[in-house]
Amino acid sequence: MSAITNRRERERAQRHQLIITAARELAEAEGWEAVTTRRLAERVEYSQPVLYSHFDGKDAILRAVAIEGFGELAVRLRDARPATPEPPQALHAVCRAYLEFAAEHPALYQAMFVLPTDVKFAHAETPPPLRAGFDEFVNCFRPDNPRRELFAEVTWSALHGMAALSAGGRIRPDGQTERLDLLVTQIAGSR
Amino acid sequence: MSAITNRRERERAQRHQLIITAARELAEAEGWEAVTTRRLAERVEYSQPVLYSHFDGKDAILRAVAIEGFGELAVRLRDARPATPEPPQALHAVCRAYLEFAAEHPALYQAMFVLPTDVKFAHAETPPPLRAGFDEFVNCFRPDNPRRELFAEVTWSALHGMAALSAGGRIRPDGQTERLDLLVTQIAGSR
DNA sequence: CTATCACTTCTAGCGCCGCTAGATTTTGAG
DNA sequence: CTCAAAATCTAGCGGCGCTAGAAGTGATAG
Repeated sequence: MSAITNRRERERAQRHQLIITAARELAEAEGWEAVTTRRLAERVEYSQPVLYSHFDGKDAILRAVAIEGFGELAVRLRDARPATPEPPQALHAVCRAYLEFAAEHPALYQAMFVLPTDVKFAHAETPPPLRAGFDEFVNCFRPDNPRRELFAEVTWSALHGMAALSAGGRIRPDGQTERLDLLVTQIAGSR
Repeated sequence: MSAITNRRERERAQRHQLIITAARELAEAEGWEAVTTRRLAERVEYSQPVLYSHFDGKDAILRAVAIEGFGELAVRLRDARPATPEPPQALHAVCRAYLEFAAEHPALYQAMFVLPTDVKFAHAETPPPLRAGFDEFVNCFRPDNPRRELFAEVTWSALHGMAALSAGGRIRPDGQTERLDLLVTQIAGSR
């Protein structure tokens, strides 16, 4: 492989990332309904068909943004979980980090967990960062708890509900902290 | 007001409902992305502009479907809650009814709680049936519990999370019952 | 140095979308 | 039967996702 081909591939990879970033920024700034192939092409300063040489279509761009988000969320949750796996505190920290992530990047969160997708969840083809993020919840429960996966599912569901209803203006946006505290108390606090 | 005008208004109201029903059926059959003004007009056997004499636009049709859903959900939850307000059982029954409703009418549920909307939640202009549905959750908790509204919010959020993640293929679709049982146990089961 | 050719990128356009202006048809009163 | 008003439709605008084929670009063989 020649040096020239090499440079080309590097530039191509850069442009690939540029498209993903542009889509994400445009979505955060104006919502996903404003992310059209025309506006995206204009933003990356190429014509529309160039997008299709990188992605199979608009859905694939959205999927790429979501996958980027899964990686960032996993890191965020990992950093939030303290070394000591003392259930209530660890769980509270990870849950708070999750809600903060959703609130800070509403459009990204929407691409990951709300918009239609064909990304496989809880499946062999699940992107590793997504599984890693889920495991952060699992690891908030004692290893001897045979139902820790189930606890993690319920916790994650509850957090998603709070994040989604809040982002959609369907629940008091303040009071998120109170809800978080109550959730953690109830999930971790008894049997 | 003449008898003729009267008849006209009756027919007009019928057509209004026909549009709502057609939109809902089409969405349940093929998803909301298949609900276009052209297909909807064809289905009700009128031209497109007729839709706009009944609704301000596609979003308003969607909103009308959602509001119809709020009424049906409130009835469903009310019928599910047993007269005896014994917390765990009543809560379990109402929660199960909620998840069943979401699973039976995925597109309707999506219109109500997932798709963008300007329906006001937790607000003075909230549609009464929506508030009534929420109150069914509140009433699952003891009246002397000063935080029963908060408990209801967390419960509802958790249920929405389960329903939405399940409908979006983002969580094991089986196991919904296990998750429900665990949720109710944790929310109602400890002090 | 130039001709070639593969590769990259763009222009232009298809069928569909939500929505609307203005023409046309239908209706019921006089 | 006439005719204005009301109801409804035809036709079209600008924008959407996507793509075929034209045009441009640059490395390489002669």
